[in-house]
Amino acid sequence: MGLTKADKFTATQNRIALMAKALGHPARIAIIEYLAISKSCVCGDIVNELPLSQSTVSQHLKELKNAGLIKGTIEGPSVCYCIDDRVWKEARESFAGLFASYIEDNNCC
Amino acid sequence: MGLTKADKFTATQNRIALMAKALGHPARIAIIEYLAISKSCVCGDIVNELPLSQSTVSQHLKELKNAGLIKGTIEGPSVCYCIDDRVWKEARESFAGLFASYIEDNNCC
DNA sequence: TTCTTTAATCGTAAAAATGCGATAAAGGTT
DNA sequence: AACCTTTATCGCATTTTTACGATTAAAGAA
Repeated sequence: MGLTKADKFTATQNRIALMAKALGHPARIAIIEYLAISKSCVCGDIVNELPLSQSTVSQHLKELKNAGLIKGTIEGPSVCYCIDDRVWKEARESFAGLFASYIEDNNCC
Repeated sequence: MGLTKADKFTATQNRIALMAKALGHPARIAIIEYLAISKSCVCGDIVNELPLSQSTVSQHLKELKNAGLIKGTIEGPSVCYCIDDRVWKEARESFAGLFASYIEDNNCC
């Protein structure tokens, strides 16, 4: 059906899955890496950085925004995209928690 | 076109995106959480734990296996799924690196 | 006002993801 | 052998994702 049964899982599971999904494309990883390092956050600069068309990059930005990982503020004719501190922290802690939940060499087979 | 241009991105970007994508569904988060905590790793037990059909769970397990995050070993008539220590470590470090690349309060707008 | 720049959205196409029932395959059990 | 259990795969329908060109909308410059 192509429809995820979100209501069958916990809010926490859905939340971390949403953030992971947002990071689940190399273009969006590239965007995040760029925003993390670069001083610039102008949409056009991101478009120039990626090997994809303007409309495609815009869509990727939309998905990252939808997950809350980034936010965009209008700056004259252009838009400035930045990593959202609060959500970024939430994501970091969620993933750290997930990875911490498994103690290595605890395999049963 | 529905086809990710993987060749336009670095191997590292594609790798972390693949792992993130594998974690980008609540059912697969639930599976990982179960494997991380539970002593059992029998496929049937995972199926019973999830609100999805056997075939659907099998598909989710396949995707996690495809990303390398888990591995399955045949045990008589059943299959034992476990988190793959090596890949799990790689994933943890990759995500930690991604999150560490951004210093908070460094927004330019 | 007119033109340019910038970015979002629309429309379209192709491919992948989600989900399930049915079936197949493989290993035990009787 | 016949049967049961367990899990993977197939077939199908639906939805979502990826990607791009074209268009729109908004802001600034001429």
